[in-house]
Amino acid sequence: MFFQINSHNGVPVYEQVYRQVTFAVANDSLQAGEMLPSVRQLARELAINPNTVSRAYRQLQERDIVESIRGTGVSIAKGARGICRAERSRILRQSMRQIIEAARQSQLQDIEIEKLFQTELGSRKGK
Amino acid sequence: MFFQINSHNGVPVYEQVYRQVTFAVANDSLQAGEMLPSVRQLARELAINPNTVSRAYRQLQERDIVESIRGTGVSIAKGARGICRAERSRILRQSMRQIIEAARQSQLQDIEIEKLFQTELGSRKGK
Amino acid sequence: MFFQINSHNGVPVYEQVYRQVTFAVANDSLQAGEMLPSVRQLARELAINPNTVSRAYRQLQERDIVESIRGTGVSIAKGARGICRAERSRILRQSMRQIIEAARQSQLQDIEIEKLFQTELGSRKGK
Amino acid sequence: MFFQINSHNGVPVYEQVYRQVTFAVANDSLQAGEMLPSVRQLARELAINPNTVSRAYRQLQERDIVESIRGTGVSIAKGARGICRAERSRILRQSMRQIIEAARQSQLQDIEIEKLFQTELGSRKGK
DNA sequence: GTGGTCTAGACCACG
DNA sequence: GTGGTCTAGACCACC
Repeated sequence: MFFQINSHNGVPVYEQVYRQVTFAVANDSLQAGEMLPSVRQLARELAINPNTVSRAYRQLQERDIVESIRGTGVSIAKGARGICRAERSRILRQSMRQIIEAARQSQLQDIEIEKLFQTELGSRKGK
Repeated sequence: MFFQINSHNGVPVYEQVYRQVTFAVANDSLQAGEMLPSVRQLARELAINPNTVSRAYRQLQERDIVESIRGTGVSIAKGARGICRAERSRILRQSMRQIIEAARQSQLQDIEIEKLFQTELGSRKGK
Repeated sequence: MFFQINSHNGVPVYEQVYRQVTFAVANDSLQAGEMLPSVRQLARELAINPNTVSRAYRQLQERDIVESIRGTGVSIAKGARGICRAERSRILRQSMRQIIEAARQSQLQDIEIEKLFQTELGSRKGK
Repeated sequence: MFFQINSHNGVPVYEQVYRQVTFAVANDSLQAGEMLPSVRQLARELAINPNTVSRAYRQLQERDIVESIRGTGVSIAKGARGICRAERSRILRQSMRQIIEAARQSQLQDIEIEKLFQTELGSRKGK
């Protein structure tokens, strides 16, 4: 799997797994019907606890992105692409909104906010 | 006080207090020598726990933004303005960086990230 | 075979096979001496794992509902009809009991439980 | 708390907690704004693991039945009553539907199903 | 004190 | 082999 976990960015690990699956489906990197790696295998690959993977998978299932069958495995559900695109949008919007709101709460003007954002975005372009 | 607390934006309450003082000083809305409200009074006004205010004040004091004088209260320190401007910059940069990193981890292109950000910034202009 | 498997109704697949054989015998749709399809064939027909069919057959055998003769196949045992009628009764009672208990644990009155049940039973009459 | 756990009825423990809170709200036994017992306290009372309570509370929160604030506790959310009534209905209907479907899959007539259900319901009336 | 996350390890049911 | 549940215990952030 092409996932990577960053333990120090404040986003819970299970949420990182959740998002990466979601985004991969939104991207068409994962297609409906495909199997996800087993809980244990993905846990091994990412060097995290199986329970953590399990939690991510459960969250995917609750949102109908994934279908999980005991004894068989976990596969991408039929309508997943649409759901994942909506999810991706929701997640990103929410992040953006939070940061903007926090900046505004501190009396910053929108122009200043935008400038800061672009500076930060640009400063890593080389990486 | 002209502060406002939002319990649902993910930023810890003590951090919101901390930031709002810091930004007010950076803004010159609060000037060196001015007194902050007492812990209890501010807690009452904002309807939050005094411990939370206390923690914010402690953090302000640790960074030499305020001075607390026993029996008198808490006042903005002399060199606060410079410190606060640096702090403001640091805080905002860090927020921006986090959000950008999360978006990139999800395979988004910078252009898409920027577009999303601007959409979100613009969508609230009327408010 | 006239069986059908529903992967999404909570009843394990092997149990569905087990029950359908049992109920067919109780019904006289299957008679003593008749052969059941081979494990592999039934698995193919129902598009399920042979292990699953095997498990169902084993359970049928343990309760003397079928006899398996090496090299020949699996047939309905002599005394099966009586056993199956008792089994059918046991299974259904148990299902009913479970659901009633769960509803009662949630503080529902028996009258409410009955009404719900009948509504649900009636609502599918047309189908 | 007036909850009770039954480890042997097939319903996961966290789900039992979830349901009992939901049903209590639907009943008006718990009202919007009320605090639930803390995770640790309820775990102690029910003699289960705090993680299990936590999972139930998380599920309540995901469905907007409960609001949980770090460091403060968990309280019944504003619109909870309506949600809980819908949830209660959903849960019960689903149980009923499952059992009816299973019975029908086994070639039972609706009249027989109903008779069985009523027998089972009546047989415990005295308890 | 509160809730949230994560780990480790056990046990179960299912295919 | 698979996923699901539960326990025990640790650590963190917050109030």
